Amino acid sequence: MDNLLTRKLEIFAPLPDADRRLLDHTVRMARLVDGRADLIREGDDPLHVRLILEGFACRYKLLPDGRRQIMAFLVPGDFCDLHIFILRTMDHNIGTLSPCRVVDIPRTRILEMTERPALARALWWCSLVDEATLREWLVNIGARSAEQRIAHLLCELLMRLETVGLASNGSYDLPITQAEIADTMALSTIHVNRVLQRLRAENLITFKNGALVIPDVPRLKAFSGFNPNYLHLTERNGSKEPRR
Amino acid sequence: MDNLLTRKLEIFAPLPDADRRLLDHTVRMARLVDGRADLIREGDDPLHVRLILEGFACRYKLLPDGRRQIMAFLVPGDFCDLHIFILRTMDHNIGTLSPCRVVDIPRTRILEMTERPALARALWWCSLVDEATLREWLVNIGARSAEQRIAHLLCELLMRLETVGLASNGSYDLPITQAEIADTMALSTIHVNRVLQRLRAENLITFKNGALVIPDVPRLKAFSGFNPNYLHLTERNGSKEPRR
DNA sequence: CGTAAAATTGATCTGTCTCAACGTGGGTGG
DNA sequence: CCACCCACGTTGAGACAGATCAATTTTACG
Repeated sequence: MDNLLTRKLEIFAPLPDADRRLLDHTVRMARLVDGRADLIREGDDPLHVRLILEGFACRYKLLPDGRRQIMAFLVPGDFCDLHIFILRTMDHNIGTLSPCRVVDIPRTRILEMTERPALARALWWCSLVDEATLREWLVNIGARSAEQRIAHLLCELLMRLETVGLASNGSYDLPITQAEIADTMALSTIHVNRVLQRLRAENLITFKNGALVIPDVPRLKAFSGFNPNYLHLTERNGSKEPRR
Repeated sequence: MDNLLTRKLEIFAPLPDADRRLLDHTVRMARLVDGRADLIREGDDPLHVRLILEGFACRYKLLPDGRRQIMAFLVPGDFCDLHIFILRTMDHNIGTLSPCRVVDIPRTRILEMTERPALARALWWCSLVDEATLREWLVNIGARSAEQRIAHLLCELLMRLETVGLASNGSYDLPITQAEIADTMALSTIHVNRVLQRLRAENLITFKNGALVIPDVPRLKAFSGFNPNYLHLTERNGSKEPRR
């Protein structure tokens, strides 16, 4: 069975066996982290790159008045800080939402990876998809109603978790509180509560013992205006070199 | 005198003379584009990478109901679509705001550039700063008041334009309409108008024959909660290889 | 000059926030 | 094993930032 990192990177393109073996080796040394713990703080100059293997984490910034804005969800298979090779100093925080299993990948290992063309391109793909996701989140917060906004987030998480085998039949574990959804969607906790109630009343979502269930996925996607193109899950590039 | 692209890329690190010559050559063939014209549309598979040399452009997405959300401003020195090497299909549109001078850089030229270590890192830096800017915009739209939001945008543009020599003494040309600011900041045009009036009444900004003037830059930065760390303008990396 | 785009003004409406409670379930210590 | 407790979810009422609708004025420009 493929490890989670291999599975994630092969969404973009198949990898040579040697690369897959390197990834197997990379993923071996994981550690456990509590829920609600900071992995990296703004101002840090991290020495290695973190990868989430289990659990949910997030990127966030704190404002002077103590509010926080969550800018990204990190789910298993996601890198926390690939950019530290270029941008030494973190301009935001990364914290866990639930308890997580995390690997610390040494810089030398990442350099080794970037020397292999297929892996280098797969890492680049990760970084560009993160950026595309950020653009979609900006649209989400800027232009959609609270109901659509939250529905859109739930659709995105469904697709992302499906690609790493953590969701199926429109259902997945969502170990986060309404307050955390509020910090993500730029809404008050109270409003998130009311919106979730309405989504449940419309039977767009339900909760079955802790897990989110989306009874009719196409309906929720249509309701939220979800278009998965920004996740770039289908543009496989099997060649060893960029086209042309 | 350095060309604009060299100037922009050397914000990150000095470039070897050979690289600078390559950039001089790259920037030679520019073309003019009208204001309010699309450079690239969602769904396109662009053949070359576009670079803005003069004028303002933006990334945007259109919603089913016709509204648009602008997700980034592109100013002289900014690349439109470096990511097409990996993500073939555009997931958003790029359009000019004012008349622009644009270079179309062939894919082969970009490949040539990425084979030179200093240039490759400079291009990576551009892409990561774009991503960091997107995160800050998410905070801006999600967590700040309309007044702070617009003030923050004006502070960011001041800094970005200063780095390419297009702003000085807290003043720069801002060839965009209030409706465009509204599409950017997720506000109505009318509210943007009122907010700008209030900012002028507070003497936080003024307009002198078409140009924006910020009489007291530190005051506007403080007012908007502007922290330039996300632009990563000061972490120069002069070495030929990544540290460690 | 005439015209269209942009900026401005006023009045009203509404989605979301804030404040202030209250309910509830799972974990812990006595 | 029960009682307490704290985090989380829920409810109601009132306030407000910003949207919407409908004109009117100003500006840029052919």
